[in-house]
Amino acid sequence: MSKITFTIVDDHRLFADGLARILQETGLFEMLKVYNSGSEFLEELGKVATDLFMIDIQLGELSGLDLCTKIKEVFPGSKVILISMIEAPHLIRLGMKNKADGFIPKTTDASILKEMVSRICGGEKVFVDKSSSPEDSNKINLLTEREMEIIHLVKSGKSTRVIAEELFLSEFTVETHRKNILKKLNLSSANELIAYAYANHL
Amino acid sequence: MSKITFTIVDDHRLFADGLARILQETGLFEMLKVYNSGSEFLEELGKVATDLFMIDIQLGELSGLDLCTKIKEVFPGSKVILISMIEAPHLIRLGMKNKADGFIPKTTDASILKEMVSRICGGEKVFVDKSSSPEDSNKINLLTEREMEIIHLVKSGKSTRVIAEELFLSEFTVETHRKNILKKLNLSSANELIAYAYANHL
DNA sequence: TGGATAATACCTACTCTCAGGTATTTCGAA
DNA sequence: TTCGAAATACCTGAGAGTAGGTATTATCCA
Repeated sequence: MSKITFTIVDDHRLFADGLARILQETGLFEMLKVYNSGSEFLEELGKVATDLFMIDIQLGELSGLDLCTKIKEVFPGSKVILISMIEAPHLIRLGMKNKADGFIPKTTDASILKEMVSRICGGEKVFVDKSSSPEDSNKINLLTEREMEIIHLVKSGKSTRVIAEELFLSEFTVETHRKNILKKLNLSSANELIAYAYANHL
Repeated sequence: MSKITFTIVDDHRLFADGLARILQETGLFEMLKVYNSGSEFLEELGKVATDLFMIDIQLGELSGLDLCTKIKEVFPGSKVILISMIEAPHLIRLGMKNKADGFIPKTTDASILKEMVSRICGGEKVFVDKSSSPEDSNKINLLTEREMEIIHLVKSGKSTRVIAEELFLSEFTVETHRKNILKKLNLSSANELIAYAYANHL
């Protein structure tokens, strides 16, 4: 029987190189190529048809979540496993939404990884969720899309006026959104919101 | 000749497991143990005398920088290599200050890593600095200790009043520090400062 | 023993943000 | 089609942060 071919996309070369060795030592997998950036991979997407794609979510410029969607469009039959150093529940949800076949945190050990990858290649979906605080996760679920958009802008240090200009909104509207966000997350200032956003990887 | 023994401390098990394989395949190194948290390692420090320690800086609770100092106290003859997913120049400076023998980013590839580790074991010091913007680094150098302390408190979302209370200072004093920080970093609000602090891993 | 730097403290005027409202429109699901 | 959620917009008063000053110690280094 032939080996399962795989591709890795991860900007941490050391990690990618190590992961390749872990999969290869089983004798079941054969690596076709490693990409160290999302853009590099996108350029060649379409040329590399592998059975399995191991995609890091935190890729610097672009997100592995977007790559996942694109891979599934081009190769609907291939499996996509998202790898992440962050284990936030909302990331797992996003992974499912983007049609990934699995989510594996970088805190997983080599033997468990091998087992999970085998199961996923067998058709199972495996999403590892070790989340300790479901309350935080629920709070984040309350946020609407517009609110998430505004959180990202606040997080980057922008003031209400600047955000209003960028989104072509009234400052009043942005203020309303900010107030609603603070209320939902039970915070009391923009500073706390920014700290929260970074701490929870929003 | 006998192999060089090494210990890895990294909370990302997959990374640690992969790194172990990369070093072992050279035939020059022999792994003694992997620790997946700093506290776990500290408990056993003293029992494990290896020639080489590969320590991740970003360990969650405590910093690999502190472990480095402690290792050097207990085993002055051993080599300590700091591994980091962040390549900020001020981290490299901290690494040198903590008497590490090397600093290697996770973006390094396996073959270069092996070469560097060999050189470090031979007595060289190797600090990889791929920093692109030296201006930022210089700006951060301008900050005093007190200012750094206050940045950390601002970063966690605390207001001037709360910071003043915690440090037993007048609010005026904290305001002065904040102003000086904003001026030195060329920023104009606390929001921007927090975003800057996270972006530059302060 | 200067001189520079860091840390401390205070003041005013101005701007931005927050709490606590109200209100309209749009759009999708029941 | 009706109900509800989401997004939009406005208002006021209070509180927090910023700009641009001045000024006093303490400490370290030349």
